[in-house]
Amino acid sequence: MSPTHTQVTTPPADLDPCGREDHPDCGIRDVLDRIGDKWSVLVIVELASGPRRFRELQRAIDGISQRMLTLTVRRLERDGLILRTVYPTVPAQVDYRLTDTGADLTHLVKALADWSLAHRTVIAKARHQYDRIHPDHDIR
Amino acid sequence: MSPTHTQVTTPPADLDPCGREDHPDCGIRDVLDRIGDKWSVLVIVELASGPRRFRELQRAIDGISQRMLTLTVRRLERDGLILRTVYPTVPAQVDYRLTDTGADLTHLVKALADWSLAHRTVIAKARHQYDRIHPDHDIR
DNA sequence: CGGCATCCGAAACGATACTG
DNA sequence: CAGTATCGTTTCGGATGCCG
Repeated sequence: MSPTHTQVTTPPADLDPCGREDHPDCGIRDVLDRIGDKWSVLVIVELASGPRRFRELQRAIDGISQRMLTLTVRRLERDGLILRTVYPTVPAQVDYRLTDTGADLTHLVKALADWSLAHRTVIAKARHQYDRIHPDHDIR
Repeated sequence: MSPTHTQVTTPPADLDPCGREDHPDCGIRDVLDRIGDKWSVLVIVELASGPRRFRELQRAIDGISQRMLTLTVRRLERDGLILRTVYPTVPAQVDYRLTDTGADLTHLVKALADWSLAHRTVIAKARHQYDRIHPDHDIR
């Protein structure tokens, strides 16, 4: 039996969720919210190395709860960034992989991760500096 | 009188907040959390066009409350990504601009914004598709 | 103008228990 | 294994009022 999945066949490209091409902040928000999510980025990075099963993801992404992993992959699937494939075995087996769109996004996400890695020392330093100058702040 | 600001002179680069160079997810988290914040990205994008005053930022970033703008710029300042300059005038005048580190990050953030703009139609389509197939979901 | 302090409802998240 | 459902807690974020 062939696996069940939810891939979109080939959407004809139209439909403007905003209607205003001249307004940059318009649809950006939604997409950025997804990227903005801490877990989404980590899932994407993990899947960049290849397909993963649910538990593999959970083990790889240290600290994520099962609930959050479920929500995260659902949202990414809904956005068409990852593909969820269910194999009708017992027990159930599901794997997740990036779609073409998701793989494309990976480059940017990786660039961000690399930048973070490259600058974390400088940023940590800046934070300590700030905390010394402003001994009592509520930030974070 | 010269303006008061909180710029860090030139921190000698050392200090590893994690201690494990081989663990990619380590310091990444903190930095990504900042980028992950919806408002941070919008502030950075806005400041990429040049220095802005508090009210200018608030007006430019449609929808942000004064509270969140304050918190956002404080955090970005703490991370050394933006520079806050207070001019001792009456009434007070404050401007914000990107530091070198922040300006560097701008390229990546803009790339993300561009990607979002370029793919928002496809993503919106994917979402509608998903919502048709899964009529009742709690996602988002 | 550029904030800060406080209150309060909403949303996010984690832990736990249960299911096909 | 791969979830769903529920609950309690924490955090977020907007509204409001006051201040230098």
